[in-house]
Amino acid sequence: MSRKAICTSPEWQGRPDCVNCAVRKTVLFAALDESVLSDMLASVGNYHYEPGVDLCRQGDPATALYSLRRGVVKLEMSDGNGDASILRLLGPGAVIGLETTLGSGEVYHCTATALSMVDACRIPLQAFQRLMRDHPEHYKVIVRLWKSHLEAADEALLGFRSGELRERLAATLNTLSRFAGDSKSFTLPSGRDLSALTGATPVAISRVMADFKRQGVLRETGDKEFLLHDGE
Amino acid sequence: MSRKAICTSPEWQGRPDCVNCAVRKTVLFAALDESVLSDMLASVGNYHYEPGVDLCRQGDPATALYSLRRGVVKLEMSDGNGDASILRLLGPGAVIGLETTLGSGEVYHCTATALSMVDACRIPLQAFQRLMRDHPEHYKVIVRLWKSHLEAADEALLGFRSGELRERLAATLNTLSRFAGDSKSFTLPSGRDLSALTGATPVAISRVMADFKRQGVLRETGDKEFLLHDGE
DNA sequence: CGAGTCCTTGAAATGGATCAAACGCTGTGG
DNA sequence: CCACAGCGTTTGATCCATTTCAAGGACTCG
Repeated sequence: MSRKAICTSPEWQGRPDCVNCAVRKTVLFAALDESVLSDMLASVGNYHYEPGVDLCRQGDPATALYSLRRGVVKLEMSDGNGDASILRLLGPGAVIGLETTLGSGEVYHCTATALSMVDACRIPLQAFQRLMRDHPEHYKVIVRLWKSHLEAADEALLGFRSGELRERLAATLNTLSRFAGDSKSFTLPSGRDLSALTGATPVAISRVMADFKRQGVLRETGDKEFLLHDGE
Repeated sequence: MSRKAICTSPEWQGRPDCVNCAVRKTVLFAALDESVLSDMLASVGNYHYEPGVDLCRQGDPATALYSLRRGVVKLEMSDGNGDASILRLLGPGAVIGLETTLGSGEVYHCTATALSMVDACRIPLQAFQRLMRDHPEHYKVIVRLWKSHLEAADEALLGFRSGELRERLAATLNTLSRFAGDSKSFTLPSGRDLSALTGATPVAISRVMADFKRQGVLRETGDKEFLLHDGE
């Protein structure tokens, strides 16, 4: 399911791709001196999640934050009945499970599932609480995380839920490409996921995607990896 | 445009409908002693806004928070081109202009416009900053405000942008009814606004609304005031 | 191999868009 | 005070994107 990587060791902060790590980028820990930092990091673990694995589930007690380093995660909300909608996609730099920042007794209000291979750091509630107890002046960093989530929500509404299906799917592929690594190639979500994201039928999506491939907008580069060849 | 009401005076906190005021309800000030409170309140003004008046505009520097006491406000975002989408509706209890909580130098990232007669308290940036400087332990209250905005965003996506137009409009009327006072009657937004909110054409909206009226789901109670007669 | 699931493709039905015209409104100027 | 322009709503007719229904094909898994 998920395996612990070397990120837990003190060498963690020296790893080259830490530049992309939200934990540092958001300056959550940037202002802390080294001793506090390594103390903090002792309880932070780095994990890999296979596609389809849940990072957290709607309704479960919020016991950890996840800082996304690589990969794409869908935020899904069950509407009580059988089916669920995807509220938005999150990529590198996002922090998942913000309910945790409100303290104990909170629950996740949607389910976060890996869509591709995901590399994320798990920050336990206790570690977070300790940090905020010792350095409450960092609250603005937390607020900024919420703000960025809200922006993602607005972008999802504007991009994935407005206009014709072609545009909505194009927007989806664009953000997937944006979230991808340097190669810009990404694993295509299932028809069902694209359906839950854009609000269209899997059938309709299949047709438009076939069209994209025929037009050369979308090219398969290998094992379910695709590349967006934006001629626009 | 807007007029100042008696809320600025010290008697403000004694007004009966303060129970509904988000400023107190969200416990922003609840933990403060009376002296600090009245000091704070000195710079907080209560205003009324006519339908169509903007509380704040996209791109303008964020210099104040607005705590909505009564009425409905649309949050609108211009997509660069001519037309704008309504991201969501906000009702009593909501706090508008949260960018202000991030400090000076921030700008509002959407335009907030009154859809009905609006009663709101304006909390200047300085007053807020003073409060947070003296009582940084209240940061959780701020985070909760962001959380509730995010929930409104998710609800908008699920309710106003998913399913068939009938459902979307029904959801819209439902939240308008929920935001209304005890009488539950509300001023119906213009066709254009309903269009910008649901993503449908004014023409299509007109048809469905006519249907709602024919079926008796929606009844006109007076001067552009309507009442939802939910038979479902 | 058979069952299940998902993607694909076809044909028919439909919700909503689009085009277009008529009908109120409100404000303006003669 | 009336005429008229401007704007939003209503309503009808047509068109098209997407849904729905249905069947075939590719894949995984027990």
